[in-house]
Amino acid sequence: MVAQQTADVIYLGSALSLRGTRMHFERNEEIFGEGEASEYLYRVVSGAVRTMRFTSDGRRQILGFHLPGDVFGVELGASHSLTAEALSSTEVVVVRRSLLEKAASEDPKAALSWLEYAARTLDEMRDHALILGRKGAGERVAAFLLSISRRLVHGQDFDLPMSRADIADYLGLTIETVSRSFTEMERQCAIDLPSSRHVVMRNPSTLALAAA
Amino acid sequence: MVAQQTADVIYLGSALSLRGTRMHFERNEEIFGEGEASEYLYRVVSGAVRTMRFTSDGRRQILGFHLPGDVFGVELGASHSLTAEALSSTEVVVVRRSLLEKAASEDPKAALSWLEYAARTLDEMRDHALILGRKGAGERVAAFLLSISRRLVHGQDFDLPMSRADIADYLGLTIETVSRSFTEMERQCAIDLPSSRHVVMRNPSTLALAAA
DNA sequence: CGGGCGATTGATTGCCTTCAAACGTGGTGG
DNA sequence: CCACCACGTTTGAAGGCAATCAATCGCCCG
Repeated sequence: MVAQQTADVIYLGSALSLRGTRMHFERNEEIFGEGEASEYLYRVVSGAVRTMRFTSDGRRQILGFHLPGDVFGVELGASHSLTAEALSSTEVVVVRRSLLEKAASEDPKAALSWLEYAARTLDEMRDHALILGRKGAGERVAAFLLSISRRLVHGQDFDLPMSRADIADYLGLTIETVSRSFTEMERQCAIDLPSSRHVVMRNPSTLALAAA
Repeated sequence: MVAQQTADVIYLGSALSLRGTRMHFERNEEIFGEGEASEYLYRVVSGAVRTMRFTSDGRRQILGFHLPGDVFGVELGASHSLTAEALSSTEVVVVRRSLLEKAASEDPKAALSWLEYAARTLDEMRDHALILGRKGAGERVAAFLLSISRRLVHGQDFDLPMSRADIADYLGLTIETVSRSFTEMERQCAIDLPSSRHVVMRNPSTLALAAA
C-alpha cells in the first residue's frame, strides 16, 4: 500500500527524507546500546522508546522519551553515545546510517537538515538541564505532564507510555516522589488519574503554574 | 602580525575555519541575551564566558563555561537560545553568522563540521544532565574540578575563572554546598586551596573516585 | 584604615530519599 | 471462572542530604 510506504520514511529537519524499513521491538528490548556501532537511525511508528545513559555505579538517567513520529539514534560518531530501549511493544522505521551520511556529504541542504535536527535536540536537552538543576519535584512532574500531553496532541486525556520508574529516572527523582507528586496534583484537581497510566488534564493552567 | 591574525580564526569541527575580528567584554558584561537576534558566533581568546538559561521566576542555570579556545554562541535559528556573559575581562573573536551560513550552504564539508560541533556540544550536555539528575553534591563538584582541570591543560594547579555562585548555578547546588564540598576535598587531601580561586590537584585519583 | 563583596562555617529547616508495608491490577494456571 | 501470584503503584514513617538562615572571615580596593 502507498500509505504504508509513505510512513516508512524518516524526516530529519525540513529538507531531508530517507526511505527505510520496519522493525519491531518488544517491551524493554534494547534497540541499541551505548558504545555499539551505530548502523541505523530510527523513527518511532507506534509504541515509545527511552534513551538513557548510566553512571559508573549503575544509576540511570533517561535523557529522552521518543513518541510516535520522533526520530532517535542519529549519531555523527561511529558508535552510539546512548542506550535505547522500547517502552512497550514498538514499531520503528530504520534507515541505514550510510544513507544519511551519503546525502549529507553530497548535498548541503541535507546536512543542514541534519543540523536542524541536532540543534532542536540540543535545545530540548538544555531545557531539561534547567529542570534538573533548578526545579523542585512538583515543578518537574508538572512540566513533564505538560510536555508529554503536548506531544501526544490528543484532547485532554492520554495514556502515559512509561512507568513511574521511567519518569523518575527522567526527572532525577525517585518512584515514590513522582507518585506523591501525581497524587498531590490530583488532590489539587489539576489532573485525574482513572488508572496509573491514564491522565486526564483537568486544569492545564494550574499545571502550568505548578511548573513555574 | 601573522601570529595575531592566525589567532583570529574560529575553527568549527574539523574542516571549517572562519576569519573574524576581536572584541572585548568586561566582567559580568552581557555578550548576547536569550531571544536576541544572533548576528555572530564567538571564540574565547582569553578570559572565560558562561552561557545560561533562566526559569520564569529568575533562577539561573549555567549550561556551559567557555574557556580560551572554546567556541560559543553558534545558533541555527534566528535568535540566541541562551544568554552569554563574560566571567572576567574577556577577549573574543567574533565571526558574522552569515559567513557560517554561506559556507555551510555551499559546502557539505562545512555543514558537517558545524554538525560535528553541535554533536559534541549535545554530548557534553547529556553528560551534564546525567550529573544533574543522578549525582550527589560531592560527586558533582569532583566531576567539575576534573573537567575544568582537564580543559585548562596546565600541570596540576590552575585558577578557577568562575565564582562559587557560578559553580553552584552550573551544578544545580548552592554556594554554601559548593564551598563545603571544596573544604571536604581539601580535608581528604584531594586538593589544596591556597586561595579560593586557586586549585592544586593533590590527588586526582581520589577526585576521580569521588566523582564516581 | 574602612568598606564591601565573596567565601567559609555553623545551626536549623525542609524536601526528597529511603525503608517498609499495603494496595490494585493484570496475567496465569488450576 | 476463579484463585493466586507478580509487579507496579501508592501510602506511611523515618532519616539524610542539601537548602536556608545567619554570622564571621578574609581579601581586594578605595
